[in-house]
Amino acid sequence: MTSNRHKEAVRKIYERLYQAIGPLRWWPADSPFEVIIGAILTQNTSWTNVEKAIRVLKEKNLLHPRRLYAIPEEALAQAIRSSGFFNLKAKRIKSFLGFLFQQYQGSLDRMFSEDTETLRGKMLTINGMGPETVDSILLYAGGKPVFVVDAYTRRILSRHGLISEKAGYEEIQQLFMDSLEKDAGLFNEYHALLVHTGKHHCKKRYNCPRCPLEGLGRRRRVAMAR
DNA sequence: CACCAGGCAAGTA
DNA sequence: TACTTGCATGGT
Repeated sequence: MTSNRHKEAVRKIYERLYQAIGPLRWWPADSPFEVIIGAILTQNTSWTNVEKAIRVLKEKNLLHPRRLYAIPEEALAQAIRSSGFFNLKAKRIKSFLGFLFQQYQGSLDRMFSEDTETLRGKMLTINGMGPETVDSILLYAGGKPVFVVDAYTRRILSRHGLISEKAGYEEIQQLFMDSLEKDAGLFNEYHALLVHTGKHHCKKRYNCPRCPLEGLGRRRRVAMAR
């Protein structure tokens, strides 16, 4: 159960961030398939390194399900080298493609036509697809109203005393979904704002000056993730 | 030089 | 169940 006080805080944080930072227009990609590849490539990896890998895939005209499905895993690994963990990620992309082609004949439209909860459960069984990656894909590639929780989300909420430092993924997700309208556009913007804030304002262990969230309720020291 | 970045799975006790 | 470790590049 989420307290009304916590629900209020969650809504207030959104208002503050939106006023200060404005609409971010996520996910930064040209197609749903690009979102999916980006979601896998960005696992524990800086976005700038992911952008380089995406650029290479585009130059080689590989950013389509059939093209990627056709090339050898080793070739894919070399193409995405700059994103780090490239052998692992090539394997994960291949795992997803195997799923996409076996279950939906390679069609993202067919995949996203499936009931969201059912699809989420199936995707979580794919090797390399954990909750954050799956939810990012559902929200940003599929437009489904699913809230995405990541390390920045954890840190910011924890710092504001809204969750314990070892709260589980689903628990944090529930806090947002209990507090907000079930609106994909809102979830899209909110997660983007949290990432932006985490990157640019909340890198320090203590309160960060000039943070849009400064002065919002009690804040506490919190260790960096890990 | 050390530390970090829009995680996840597999191994260990 | 609860930690720990491997995966790897590139920027600060």
